[in-house]
Amino acid sequence: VATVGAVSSGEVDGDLRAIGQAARECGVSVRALRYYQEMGLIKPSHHTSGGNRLYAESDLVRVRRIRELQELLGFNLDEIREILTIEDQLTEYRNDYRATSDDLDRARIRAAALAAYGQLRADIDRKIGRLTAFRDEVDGRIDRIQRPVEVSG
Amino acid sequence: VATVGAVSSGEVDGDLRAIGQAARECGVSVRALRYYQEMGLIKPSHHTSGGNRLYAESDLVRVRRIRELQELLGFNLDEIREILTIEDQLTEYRNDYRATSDDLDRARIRAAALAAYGQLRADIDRKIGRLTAFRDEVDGRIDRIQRPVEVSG
DNA sequence: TTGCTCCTCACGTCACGTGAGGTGGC
DNA sequence: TTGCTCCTCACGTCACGTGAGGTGGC
Repeated sequence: VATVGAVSSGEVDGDLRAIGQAARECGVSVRALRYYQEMGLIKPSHHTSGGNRLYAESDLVRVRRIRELQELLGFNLDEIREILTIEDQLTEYRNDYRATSDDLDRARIRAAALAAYGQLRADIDRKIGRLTAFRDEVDGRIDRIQRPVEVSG
Repeated sequence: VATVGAVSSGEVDGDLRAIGQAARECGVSVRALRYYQEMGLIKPSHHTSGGNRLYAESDLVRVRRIRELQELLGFNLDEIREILTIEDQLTEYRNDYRATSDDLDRARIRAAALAAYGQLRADIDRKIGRLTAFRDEVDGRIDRIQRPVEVSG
């Protein structure tokens, strides 16, 4: 856990961790973190003068989000990047809401975010429905094993 | 749809279909069906004298099961094969319940099936829980977009 | 004969896993 | 100095995608 000597590049963030610790905290591999960066999904907000990656808490949140979309909904990294891009634009226009971008831009970003989240919600509901049906089927199979000899008639 | 000229290898089954039709009915690719066979997960119960694969309804059920385990729970093909093997032993000992295998074998098979299905149920519940939490979070985000300007205090 | 589907190689791809060889701070 | 973690290639792997070149029944 390094707090000093970090070459910043954005936010002012306390406790940073190297890639190994970051990977453990997110439940992913070191290789995966590097790969997500290579694919343009994340960029550790800090690094040492020697070139070691340093992850802030906000970076970990982003990584966990990537895994959520990947594991729970089966999106590939291109699809995940699209969603993250929309979310990034949303937080960007929120964080400097008195800045350059005009109202038309904002309306467009909000519409895109609403569309994306609507799609996401539908995907989640579909998956929950399928899983619930699958669970019922498994329950039925368990019942049939515990009550093995069936006599028809 | 071929019904005649099929070289059987097991059950007596009406309406068989070639691999293209089978793939469409299961929502998978032709390549995937061949790959599952190569990996030992399925074996089309019939084929033509020319060597074309012919799939019965029971084959399609098996393929859909493979996809269920793969898409909904994220199992790899090795894990899926293990589950299918247990299920196969279960249906086998049910179909000839007066035959060779003794009671000890049956007890062991039933225990294995119960353990596997218990695991499966736990996995499904965990996934439903995570998806439900994710849905709630998305709902919160949608709310925040629709009620954009927040004043704290 | 033309068109469609089927077949078997076999190489490409996505999301990493896994060493190979080398550097850097307690 | 030793140990641990970090770095960048770069090749391997799993679950297929995608032609290449050829065969077979309406």
